[in-house]
This record gives sequence, C-alpha cells and structure tokens, in this order.
Amino acid sequence: MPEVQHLDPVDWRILTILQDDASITNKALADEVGLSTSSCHERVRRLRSAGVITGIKAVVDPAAIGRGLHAFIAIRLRPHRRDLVDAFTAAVLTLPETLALYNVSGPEDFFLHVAVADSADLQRIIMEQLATRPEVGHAQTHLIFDRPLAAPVRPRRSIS
Amino acid sequence: MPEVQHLDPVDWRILTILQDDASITNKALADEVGLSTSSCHERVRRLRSAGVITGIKAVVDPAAIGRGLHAFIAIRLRPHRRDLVDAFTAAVLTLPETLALYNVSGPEDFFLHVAVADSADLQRIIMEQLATRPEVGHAQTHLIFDRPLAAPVRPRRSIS
DNA sequence: ATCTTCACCGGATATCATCCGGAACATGCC
DNA sequence: GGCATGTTCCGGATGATATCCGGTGAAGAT
Repeated sequence: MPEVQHLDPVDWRILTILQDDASITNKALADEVGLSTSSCHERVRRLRSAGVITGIKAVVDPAAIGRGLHAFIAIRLRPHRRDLVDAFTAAVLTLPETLALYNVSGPEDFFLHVAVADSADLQRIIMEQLATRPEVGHAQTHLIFDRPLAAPVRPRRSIS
Repeated sequence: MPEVQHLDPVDWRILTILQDDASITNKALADEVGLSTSSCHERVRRLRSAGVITGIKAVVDPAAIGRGLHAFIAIRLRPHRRDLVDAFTAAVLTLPETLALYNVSGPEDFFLHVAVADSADLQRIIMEQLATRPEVGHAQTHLIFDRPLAAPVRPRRSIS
C-alpha cells in the first residue's frame, strides 16, 4: 500500500506549502504554483488518494494550555514479554501528557515524548506512572531545551 | 505571549476533532459539537488568535515517498561552543532526511529524528553527514520499529 | 432594578470547492 | 509522417461554504 510515488517539482511545491499551512485556499495555492484551480485541485486530490498526504491536522501548542515543558523519557523494560509490552504501551498512550511513543532498538526500548506543566509534574509522571509499573526497568529523562525549527518532508534536491 | 488559556469542554471537543482532521468543514464541525456555524466559527477563530491552534498542516507520509525507515540518532558534541552548536544545528536542519532535531539535557546533547530509504541510506547519513563533522563526539542510532498511535494534545480528564 | 458583557443564533453575501467537457501536448505504434 | 492513446491542463457552471453582522437572551455586576 505505501507504494513509492513519483513526484514532480510542482507536487513538491504543493507539499511544501501545505505542510507549512494547509488552511490556504485551493485558489491561492493554485496561484502560488502556477496552475488553474481545477488542475491544482486534482493534484492535491491525487496526493491524498495516493497516500502521500495522510491527513490535514490542526497543531495545538502545548505551552498555550499550560504544558510548556517537554521531555524525552528513555525507557528500558525488564522482561520483554509481549503482553507486558502491550500493557505498558496502552497505559502510556492514555496519559494526557504523552505526545508520542516510539518503540526503538538499542539499549533503550522506548522513547516517550511528553509535555508537562513543570518539573514537579514531570516528576509526578515518572514516579507515579512509570516507576510504579513492574515492567519498567529503567527510565532516563532528557529535558528538551529547544526544537530548532520543525522540518517538513522535503525533496532531496532543490525545488526546481 | 504563551498565556495559558482556559478551555471549556466544547473547546476541547473542537480541538480533539481538528487535531484528528482539520479538513472538516466548519458546518460539520458545528454539528458535531452542537453549535451554530457562526458560533463555532468564532470559537475556532479565537483558539487560533489565542495561540492554542498554531497552524493547520498537511501530514506527509515519508514511506509514500521512499523514506520508510525511521531512526533517532542520539548525538554528543565534543566542545560546547555556541558557534559550533549553531553550525551543527544549521547543517543538520538542511538535510532532507531530517524530520526533527531536539536539543536535550542529559549525557546526549541532541536527538535527531530522521526518515531514510533503507539502512544503507542511514549509514550514509551517519558516516558522511555526522561522523565527518568535527564537533560530533559520538552518535548512537536507535531504529524506530513502531510508533503506536500519534497522541493529540488532550484534556486532563474526560471530555465532558 | 438597570446596565454591561458575553455567547449564541439566523440570515445575507461573496467566495470557494468541485465537477465536467474539451483543448493541447506528449508518447508509442503502424 | 500519420494516427491512436493517454495525460495534463484549462475555463465555466453550480452547489456548498466561510465569513460577516445585527439582534437576542442569560448571567453577573453595580
């Protein structure tokens, strides 16, 4: 299903624009890339049905709702039994502070990305939600100081 | 500027819906939350101007364009001079494979999230783009096996 | 009790997304 | 070359939509 698509320069410009701001009108987007509204609309429709664009989503700033402190928590599980892993995953995903959970290789098993109000809140999560779980062997916290620019998916070379 | 906003249950329902699919029409959204189109429109406008919703963005699937392999690369810099850090940051952000770069505390200085075609491509990035940089002291790769569900920003309790 | 504020509503209007037929172009085949 | 085929584009038509505005009622303050 995730067939690799061939994208021409116009497709890339459309993707670049929509990754930055998808609330742009089709008309404005068409002007931007130099197409008629109908052609542009068809391009976008194709990118969606081809699975290149998987969705249009609103981005919410955690800081605006009192969760300005971000952290990665690198987690090592003790026994690797499937049911324990699933239970851990399900529990972590229900936490409102969870932004993303990555199952990774290496000495750590999971990277958990959280957004919390303050360090006390972070400590609470770790103590009450993670350290108490028997399957959690070790958890190391990395505060996120900065995230220098979100990088959209972009072409290998310059956009024509 | 990131003043903490007070959100009522209707605001949360709007945020939950828009974080999942912002291409919904205002009319459909209004029906969903039980408001008139004008009231709903005003709510969304406020959430935007208050900085809760920071943008509407198209989500592009890296796998659909031939970058199905994801990894975190935990990077330690050698000297911590500001200009070296900035140079490193700038260089990494220009890589098309870069999805996000996090400046973190702890033994590692950066977490670099990349999407590449295959393991050879990943090795190429590490060897040619990272290991060759003099300021990079150490880089440890964590392949991302899975990312069990992207979690939107959501309220602390249930949504009314 | 009166005033003020606020969220909501319904209607009006300009704008927009979406569909369709046909033109222009490239490509491959005879 | 001549022709068939497929693709991409365009402009117009139309139905739906975003967006604005004045009015209304409820809640809280004075």
